[in-house]
Amino acid sequence: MMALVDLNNFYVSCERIFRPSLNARPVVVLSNNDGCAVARSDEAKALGIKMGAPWFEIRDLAQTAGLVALSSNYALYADMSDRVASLVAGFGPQHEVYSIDESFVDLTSVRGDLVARGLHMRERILRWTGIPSCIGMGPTKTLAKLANHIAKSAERKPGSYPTHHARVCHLGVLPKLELEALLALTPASDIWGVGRQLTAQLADGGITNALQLARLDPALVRRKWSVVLERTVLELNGLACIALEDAPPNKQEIACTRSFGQPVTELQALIEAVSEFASRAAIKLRKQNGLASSVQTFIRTSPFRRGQPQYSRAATVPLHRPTADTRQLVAAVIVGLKSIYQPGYNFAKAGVMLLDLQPVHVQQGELLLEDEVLPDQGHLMQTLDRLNVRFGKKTVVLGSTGLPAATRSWDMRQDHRTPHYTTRWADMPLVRA
DNA sequence: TCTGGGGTCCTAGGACCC
DNA sequence: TCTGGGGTCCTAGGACCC
Repeated sequence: MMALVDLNNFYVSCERIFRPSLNARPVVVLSNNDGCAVARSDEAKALGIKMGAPWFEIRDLAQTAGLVALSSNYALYADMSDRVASLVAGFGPQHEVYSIDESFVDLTSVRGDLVARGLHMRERILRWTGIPSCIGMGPTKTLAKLANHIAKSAERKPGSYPTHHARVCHLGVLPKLELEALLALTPASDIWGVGRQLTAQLADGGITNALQLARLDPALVRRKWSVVLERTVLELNGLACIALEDAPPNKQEIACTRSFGQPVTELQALIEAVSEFASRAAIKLRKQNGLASSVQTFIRTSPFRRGQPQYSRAATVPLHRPTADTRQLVAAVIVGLKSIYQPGYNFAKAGVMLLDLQPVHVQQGELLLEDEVLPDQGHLMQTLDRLNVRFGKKTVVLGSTGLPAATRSWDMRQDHRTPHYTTRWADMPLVRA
């Protein structure tokens, strides 16, 4: 039996812990650059604000409906997520942190009343961290996801599902007919793995709810769509196809991409930007003890500025030998950038991807010429990482990322950011007796 | 004026190879 | 008259997830 613990309106819930005045008010958390709404409180959803709504389109609601918008504070969310994950680890013998606000837990060997256990877990997370959550259970990951969806909807949208499923919903103990009734109540688009395109294609074939989807012939689904959707159909029928990954595999690629706070035209500013992105990506790479064999750089104009000339190019640069050395990665990224840069465009976004990753320990040996010396084996980078952990990010950086004190035209906007309450001494909240 | 970031998997066309 | 088959690599794009 699989359980999914999903934290409600997670980013908003994190902000409310430290600013209780936000309770019961419409609140959204904005993406980087204060671009669009990526988290919404129930009250904000009730105002009709859609996931991903651009801030400039909903800004009026701040005046007319008391909407509060906050810039995203990932240091806070990541820390709160870790705290919750450590509690969820006690829920069952094996768990998988699926995203910043979701964990799967394998309850197969757990005896007793799982619903009672789920309610208890939910209560503990709320009491110990202040974050509300819902828990779904079922024989497969897809059904646990569905159960979670039912638990949330039954709590928030009266009439959508029977109220006894609210907050904690266990599909694994229901009689067949009752489960089918719930599937029939669920639009196909609410099923994990069914996005916009598939929803439209399924609807063309008359498939609009989860029960119809579950009753399709898996072989036909594979032929007409893909092995991915076939797995979804099988999982809806209780056949587990997606395993729990309790030790997350290393990344196959590592990306760092950003939209700019304002348009960038000059090569020099782009060099600074991609140098910084490569530096950040390199830190992630060294954290997973990996080496990159090639790097990709891309730059693009804004697809939303239709009137302006559009340009979008990417270049992949292979490395002589796989490396995790920031200097070599930055150098390669700049080579790539120069090969695709064109003056005269308003660039809105750039990014760096580290590709063909491999673990340090399987490094390919090589024949050396007699006077050739192997490059630095990472001691400099280890020291760099340690200094930046101990004395703070950006204590030591590469010069090509631009001087830290300089105003970098490409830096992102963050006009409504809250303090790093839990990860910076100076930002720690004071409690008055 | 103003539209996110980080992933995985899959497909497809063109260049090139034997 | 009549012009193959199998493969890799690169680039680009699209689907899905959170």
